[in-house]
This record gives sequence, structure tokens and C-alpha cells, in this order.
Amino acid sequence: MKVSIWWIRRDLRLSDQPVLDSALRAVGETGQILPVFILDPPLLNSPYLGEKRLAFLLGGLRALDADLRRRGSRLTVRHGPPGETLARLAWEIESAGLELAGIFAEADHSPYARQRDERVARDLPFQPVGSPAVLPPGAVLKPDGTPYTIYTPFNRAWKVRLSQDSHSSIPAPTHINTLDWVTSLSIPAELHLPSTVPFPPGEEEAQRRLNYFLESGIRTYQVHRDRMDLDGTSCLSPYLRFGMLSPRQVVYTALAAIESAPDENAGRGVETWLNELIWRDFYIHVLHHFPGVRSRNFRSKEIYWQNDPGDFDAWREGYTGYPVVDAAMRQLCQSGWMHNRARMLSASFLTKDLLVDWRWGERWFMQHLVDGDPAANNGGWQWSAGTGTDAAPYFRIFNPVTQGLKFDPHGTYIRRWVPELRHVPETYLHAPWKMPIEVQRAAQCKIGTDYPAPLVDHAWARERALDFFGKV
DNA sequence: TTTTGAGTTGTTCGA
DNA sequence: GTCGAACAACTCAAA
Repeated sequence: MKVSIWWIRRDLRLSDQPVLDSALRAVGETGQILPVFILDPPLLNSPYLGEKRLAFLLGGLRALDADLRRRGSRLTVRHGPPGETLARLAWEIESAGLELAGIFAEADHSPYARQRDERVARDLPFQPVGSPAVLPPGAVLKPDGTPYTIYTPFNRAWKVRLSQDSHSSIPAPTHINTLDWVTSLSIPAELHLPSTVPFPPGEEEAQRRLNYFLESGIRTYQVHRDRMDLDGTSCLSPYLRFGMLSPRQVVYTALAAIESAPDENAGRGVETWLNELIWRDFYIHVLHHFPGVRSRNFRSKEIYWQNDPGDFDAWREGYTGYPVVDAAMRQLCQSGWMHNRARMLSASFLTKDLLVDWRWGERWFMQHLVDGDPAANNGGWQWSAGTGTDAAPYFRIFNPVTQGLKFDPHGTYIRRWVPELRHVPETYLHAPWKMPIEVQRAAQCKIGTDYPAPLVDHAWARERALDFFGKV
């Protein structure tokens, strides 16, 4: 009898699951599947992994295990180096007189994962299937066969490529014949998602959110997505990060949503949202073709950052004295997520106002984001710092006050995340240091005591950054 | 090979 | 208050 190992990494779902589908095909009607998740020590101990994302992952494993059990299956969890662990499982299968049909896993394009997989493939019958991107790296190239490094042409080519593509969603199997005598660790239970993290893990929740977003949020997406005070975005990033949603299914569901409801706003919303999903693919492709971006500037030579540890501390704890920046940083630490505009704004503040190395910010974000993904996070940070592919021009420096006025006009976002500013009148909310002393007293918010004075003067910092980056 | 046009997300200043 | 231009120069994409 044949057995397929389904090695689960960041594809925690059963529907539209090409890896599981391949594993099933390889063993036929009578064969068995062994769904495995391996707790890999270097990943668990990585300085880029934080508790919130780990808790989300573990919760996702619990949810997947429950989904599997409903189909007569279960998840096997092991701990150890993946190569040895898989070899051990292969040995267990073969010593029981069964035939290993193959080890099936979704491709993972991050540098660590590629090295790991190459090593596994050397010794074991391992095949990567599918991709966490909608279109896999290599599928979108310039006519001369080299990868794109500018988003807009990539976007155009991506859309052409998608139009040549066909997709028929693979339904979740109703029953999965499973090898059930293999021993498994229990999923570590000590880590639970804090209640401040608004992302219940699991495929069912992911599907529910996708449907809800496509029914209601998509119509206002284009106008509300930049507003930090509204729930204008899809909030699907953690689910896409761990493959609780199939990225291909997301795209095709969204496209189908325009066709079935030809509402002008919905159409615009889907179009805008699709462009965001293409950014996700873009950075996955960039990291695949240029793995060096994880440690080095994509474009510019080394930059001699100021890297003041005190400035960095103030930034990461949310005590810069600029309310939107502080709201953003506290939202990150408490909820494990940050609004897209808040990410740009706080990244601009760290790299341009404080002249701190983007890698410091990148690592901090990775430690706290539930959706933290090496490709997207690195792409975003290098873009913000002006060192990346298709980077922001060096003179594009966000003004935290005007950005706040524009994208959090009533200060709801600030009041939500920076409670010491809760009673500050709207007129002063984005620049509280301008409050006259009697207003500070009335608002129970003394600047310098209850809430910090600005860490740097933005106008001065802007000039300093222009000068600094001008020289580079 | 050469040439031309374009490049996510902003801010400030002066008319 | 609104609007357009300047903020540079360079690399990339595509004809």
C-alpha cells in the first residue's frame, strides 16, 4: 500500500489545496496520507519570529487538526530538523511494509526555506507543488527572460499571464484516508493568542472573512482602505500568510464577484484590491530572484545610519511624541497587526526622521506581526527606506501630522491606541505639543509628563534626511 | 543597439 | 483655500 507525506508549512487549509490533491493522486483510492507539521528549531528560535505569530500558527494547526479529524484524518506533529524528521518518518513507513509514494509540500521561496528544501530533496523523494503566490516566481518574466524589478510593468505582465491561466478550484476532500498509527506530539498548548489579537486562526474563519469582505467591504475599499480609523481593508493578511486561504482562490473569487454583481464601486474595489495582491506576488518574486535583499539594500550602497538606540526604543514602544506614529506602534504590539498606511508612515519616520537602519525596523515588525512575511515585510521596508526595487524617491518623506489629519481626520485611531491622548481636543490631537498649558491641564495630558514631547522636530528632521540621502 | 518614456502610496512653496 | 511645480537623477522597460 502507498503512503504520501503531506508536509505542511504555510498552507494550512484543505480547500483548493493542490499539495494535498497531488498527494492523494499519488497514492490512489486505496492509499493513505500522512499530514505532517514539523516544528523546525531554527525557525522556532529565529529572532524574526514573535509570540503572536507563533501563537497564531499553533492555533492554525489546532484548527487544521480539527478539520482533518472531521474527515477521518489527523495532523501529525514532530519536532526536529526537517530532513532528519522526514527521513525518520519515511523509515517508519517503510519498515511497516508500506511504500512511500512521495513527500509533497507547497514551494516556499524564502531563502531559508529554499535551502532547507534543496537539502531534503537530495535525500528524499520530495516535490514542491504550487506556491504561496498567485502566480509562481518564474511565471512572470520580461520578454528577455529576466525578472522584473519595477512594480508597474510587473503588474501589467502579471495580468496578461493571469488571463492565460485557468483555475478550477479543488474542493476539500470529504474523507482523507490516513496513516493513523504514527506517533505525534501534541500541539504546544502553552502559547495562546492574546485576546487583543483580533485574528481567530483557521480556514473556516478565513473563508468567512473573505466572503464578508467581498460582500460588504469591497464596495468602499478604494475610498476607505487608506483610512486608519476605519475597517476599510480586508484584514486577510494573516490568513494569506499561512495559506488558510488559497491565494489563487481569493483572486478568482474576487474576479467572479465583479462579474456576478456588476456594481461600479465593487468593480473599482476589486481592481484596487487585486493590485494589492499583485504587490504581494511582486515581493515574493523579488525575494525569489534576489535573495540577498534580506540582508542588503537592493539598490543603493551601504548607508551609514545614525542608529541611535534611544530613538529606536522610543519608536518601537510608541513614545515618539507623534501621535499617529505612536498609535501605529502600539497597535502593532498589542494587536499583532498594523494598518497599511500606518506601516508606511511609521517606517518613514524610523528611516527618514530618525535615520535608523531599515533592518532594525524590519526585525521589530517581524517580531510582532501576525502576518509577518519575509518577502512582503522586506519589500515594504526597503521601499520605505528608498533602498529597494522601485523605491520611494528619497525626498518622499511622510509628515506625521498631515498624514494623521488626512487619514485619521477625527483622531479616532489615535484615541483608540494612545489612551493618554483620549481627552485632547481634536484640534490638537495630531500635534499635542501645541496645546496651551491650560488645555493640557483640562485634557489631563501634560506634555513631557503624561505624553512625550516630539522626539525630533519633523521639519528639521526632514531637512536632515534630504541632506543625508542626497549625499548617498 | 538606441532611444524614449516612465516610475504606488508625499510635501512644500509660491502664485 | 487651491493648484501646479519643484524636489534629482537614474534605472528600467519596451518600442
